[in-house]
Amino acid sequence: MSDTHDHDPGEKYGGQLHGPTSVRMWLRMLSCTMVIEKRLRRRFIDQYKTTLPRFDVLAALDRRAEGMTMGDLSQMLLVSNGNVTAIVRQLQESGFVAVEAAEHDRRSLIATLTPKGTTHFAELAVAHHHWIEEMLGDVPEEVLQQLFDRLATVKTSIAAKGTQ
Amino acid sequence: MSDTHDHDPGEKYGGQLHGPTSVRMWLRMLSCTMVIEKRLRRRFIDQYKTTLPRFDVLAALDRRAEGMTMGDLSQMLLVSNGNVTAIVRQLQESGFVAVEAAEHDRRSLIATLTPKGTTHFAELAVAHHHWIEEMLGDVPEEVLQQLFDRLATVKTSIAAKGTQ
DNA sequence: AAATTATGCTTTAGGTATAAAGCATCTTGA
DNA sequence: TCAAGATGCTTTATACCTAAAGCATAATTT
Repeated sequence: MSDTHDHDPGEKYGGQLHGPTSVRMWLRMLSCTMVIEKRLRRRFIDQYKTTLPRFDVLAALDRRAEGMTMGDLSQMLLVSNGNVTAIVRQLQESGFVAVEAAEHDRRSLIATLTPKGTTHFAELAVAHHHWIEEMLGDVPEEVLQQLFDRLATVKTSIAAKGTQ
Repeated sequence: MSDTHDHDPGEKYGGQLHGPTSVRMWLRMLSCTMVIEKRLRRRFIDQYKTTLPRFDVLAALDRRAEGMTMGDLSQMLLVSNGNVTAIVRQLQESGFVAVEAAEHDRRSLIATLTPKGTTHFAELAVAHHHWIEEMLGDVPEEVLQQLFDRLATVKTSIAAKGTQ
């Protein structure tokens, strides 16, 4: 039996009511993101025997028919190089991804989707969209759009603060 | 040298422009959350030799002077029981948390903050707030408040969709 | 009250993440 | 040209997280 909880936890640290708006907003956003992400992971495993990181790699490659280097994937997905190595190897073993040395630089490896990988990703992407639309189904389109717009400000702010 | 990236990645899957608003909003929210969370983890390690999960436990206990059972912590923090066991043991070894058997049910263990733990958490909390306020410093108060309000709708929607 | 089931927690095995070191290749500059 | 450093990736050690099994204690059923 499962040992992990997946119900509404309230905000982490418990429905925080005090403190600056930035902190309250962060805790609420974190809470929402964690719940959604956990459900997505669960469904990927249960229904497709795959993982969110593998899906992320497939999605990145699907957008670039010409392929991507391991480093490109690492940067785009915000995971370590070593991690990309492992995920791509799995996808390669499953026949979803092909890897070949770059012509211009023999250190680089370029990963591309195989036809099988493209088909597989298409199926996953449909399910992924469906799950998200279902979870956010009660949020009015207008609110989603406002969130999307305001999150752009957040994105800009954290980008401006550099990596440190 | 570090091997992990921490700069603006654009949205995951690369600045998605198409698809339903719910999916676009989710990808943007996920991206923002991941960047902020990674930075927080990094700073906790670098500046305080601690981790976000340990901070989360301390924060939960700080709000409840009477203490919490391991199960309560697991539910509130959305992590497995086994994980709580490990984190609490670490905090116990550091002298920040005390654990004793519950009177009413000898299976239960109740964790409480020690005075040392309370002091330690206070220091961490100040830094934590400071980091968040800094990262979100360019987001106007008004936008933060709007995000906070609209995220309540998201929270409600995902809660309504149950755990499945 | 005994047997069964449920609950609270820990342990274990396995997957996944990072950081740091290592290897190969490329680039730079004297 | 060739030494020194930078770059792309992999490997290794370590940490953390989950699921599932296991153990002890409570609650329930008969």
